[in-house]
Amino acid sequence: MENQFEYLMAHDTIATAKALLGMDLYLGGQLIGRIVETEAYVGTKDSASHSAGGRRTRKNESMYLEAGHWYVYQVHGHNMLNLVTKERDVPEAVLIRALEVDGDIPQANGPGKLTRLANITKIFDGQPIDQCDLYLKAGATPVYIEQRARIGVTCTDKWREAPLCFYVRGNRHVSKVKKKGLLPGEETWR
DNA sequence: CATATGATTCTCT
DNA sequence: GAGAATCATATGT
Repeated sequence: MENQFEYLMAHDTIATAKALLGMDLYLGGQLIGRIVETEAYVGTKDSASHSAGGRRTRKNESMYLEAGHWYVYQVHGHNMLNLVTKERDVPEAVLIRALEVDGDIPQANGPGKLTRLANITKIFDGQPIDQCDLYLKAGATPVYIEQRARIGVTCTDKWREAPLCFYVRGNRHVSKVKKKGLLPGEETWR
């Protein structure tokens, strides 16, 4: 089981998912928070992805845009924010799952929660990140990046266990983490 | 028009 | 961990 996903680890989308950790998300010139958790969705072969098997509808059309566009998908009454990572017609993207916001208590430790907090809706779907009110700036660098299986995937094959969720070690704003093992304050960044 | 389906979240056990 | 709430889209009759 160990090197089953080795070929994925060298993939662009994985690199992007890791690079997004520590980036600051801005909306209309105002800082929303710093990214602490991302997930990679790697195209038509990924049965956990919205684009599994080449599925393409009005709903997920933005996933087929070229890298640098926002993809906002709505499910269970929640909005999810993704960044498209590949060339046109290659449906790969990185889901932004959690942000570190000011204050002790996590307020954006889930993909639905962060979009509700920041008022991110489908108006950003398909927009280029460099000409948009919603954009990223370099923030800090994680001390260490952990990885685990993705959250909430419903497929039953090997993709359910693929370690494509990336997060900042010890950061209290990552979703579904145990209290034990959290690092205090700024020790998760360098 | 009716029914099914989630890349979720909350609440309870 | 399991179940309900919830709602825009998709698909079937």
